[in-house]
Amino acid sequence: MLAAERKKLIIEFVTQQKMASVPELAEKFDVHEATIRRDLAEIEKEGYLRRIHGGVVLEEEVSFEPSFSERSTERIQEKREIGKLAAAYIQKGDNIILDSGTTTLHIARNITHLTNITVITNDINIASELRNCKGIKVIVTGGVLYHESFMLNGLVTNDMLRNVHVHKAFIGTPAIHAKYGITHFDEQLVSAKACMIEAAKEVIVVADHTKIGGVSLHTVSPIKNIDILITGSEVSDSQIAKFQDAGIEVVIAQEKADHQI
Amino acid sequence: MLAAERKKLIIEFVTQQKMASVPELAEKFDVHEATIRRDLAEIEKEGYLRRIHGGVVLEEEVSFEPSFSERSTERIQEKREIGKLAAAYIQKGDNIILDSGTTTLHIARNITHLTNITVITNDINIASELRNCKGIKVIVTGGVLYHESFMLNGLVTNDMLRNVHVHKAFIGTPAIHAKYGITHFDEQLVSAKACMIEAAKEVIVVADHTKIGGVSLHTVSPIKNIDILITGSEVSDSQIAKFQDAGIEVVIAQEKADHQI
DNA sequence: GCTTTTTTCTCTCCGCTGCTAACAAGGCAA
DNA sequence: TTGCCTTGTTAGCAGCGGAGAGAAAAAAGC
Repeated sequence: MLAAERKKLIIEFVTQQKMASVPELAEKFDVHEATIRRDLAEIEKEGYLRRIHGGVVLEEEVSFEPSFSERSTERIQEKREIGKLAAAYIQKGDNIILDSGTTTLHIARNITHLTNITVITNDINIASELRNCKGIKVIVTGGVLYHESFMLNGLVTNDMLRNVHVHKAFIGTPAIHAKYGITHFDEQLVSAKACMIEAAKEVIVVADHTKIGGVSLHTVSPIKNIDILITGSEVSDSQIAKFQDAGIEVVIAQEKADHQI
Repeated sequence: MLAAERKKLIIEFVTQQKMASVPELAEKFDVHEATIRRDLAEIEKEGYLRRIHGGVVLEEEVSFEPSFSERSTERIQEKREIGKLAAAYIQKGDNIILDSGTTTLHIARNITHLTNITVITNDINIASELRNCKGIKVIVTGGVLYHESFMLNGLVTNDMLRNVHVHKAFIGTPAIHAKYGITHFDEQLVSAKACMIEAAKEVIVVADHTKIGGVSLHTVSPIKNIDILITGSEVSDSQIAKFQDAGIEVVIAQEKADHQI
């Protein structure tokens, strides 16, 4: 392997992983640690990464401190599995909408290797996650940024969403009910989600099992607009049956035992 | 096989593979390594490929070369000081535009404590930086996300920018000249920057000293549209004078002595 | 708080590979 | 044949990667 090639791969690797240790990189590329240190010194000089004691980190690591809220949230494993499963529904050539949210973020993380995909999203964290993917065109809706989150909303968002048409929309929601459909506690977010659903041929709702059967104040969409519901394995059989009776394909993501950190 | 034919094939091959080693090419074309080296020397002279130790790589696209140097740790301190100084021009009640870039990012980092501010930006990294600031309303322009960066661009971006009016716009640029104004190497980015300048009552350009006096292919804005130029202390006095003669207020950010490496 | 221990970094040396340059050998046309 | 061009060969030099020793930083113990 050429030195330049290795340097390039190190930058790519650390960009994805946010950080890496010297021994880790030495083992990965099968070279001496001293060589990695020399590489890192050069890379830092060029300004791509920042050196720390014992390893190297992404320069802009601070601003996208991954998932402030995600870490504090329970059910990470469930969401990860849902995201992985949902990503399998996306294929080469698709134009998709990814709604803002942690579950949809996990979908994004599972499609980084795909090519010829266009992703429309109102979540700048999702956009950031996909920004280095050569095969993916990312379109951000624009709009007002919600405090403490990565979500964009407002008239700009809705205008933009009204003018697009996609194959699939992946929608997150705090409440979905077999009779009352998708509902939301925040009135302001209703129209953006409704626009997303309107813009897609196929609507796929992703929600962990605690959201199933819930009802909130404002209606986002009746149940008939939804094609597929992807959720976790802890959802009750009776709930599954209700959604199936409503004509929805229910898909269950199995949690794996070997959960790594 | 003729030498010219082999050279052509080498260029084709490396263009596809991004890089190649000398032994690899020697085996592929069944000639001596020395022959390959001679070919590569000529090819490099002609400017098609770039030679590295042990092989050859694709010449990096010229258009992204600046981002390479832009991130250079050399000027981080300078950019930080420029950002700090520029932030002092922003006051309570202002509506501002922050262009995409590392210098403008530093402006954002210095206004997190302000209140009653509206920030319009096409940089999702800047948006993310400000997302927890209670006193700041962040509006993201929307658009297509540039690969390997945090910048949004395209028709959506321009449309959005054409419909807003702000007190101040902070513009980053790879080249600003006292006679030729702001110019840019990437044609696609011209209209977004022009729209930003158009939308603002007061235009403030932030650029480290290496950008001063530079000229690129495409014109973004004539010099008369610019009100203030904020740059680093290493800029030459003659350059400062030229800009002042053009009616621009030039502000110099002093680097602190305690520059860490 | 301070010292001790461990880890990591930096620096130097040395072998290996690749580079440059000069020269030799073979092919081709005048 | 002579002159010229291309390719292979060789030798000395430069740059890269591995190993080890001392220095510096972080972690652990008092």
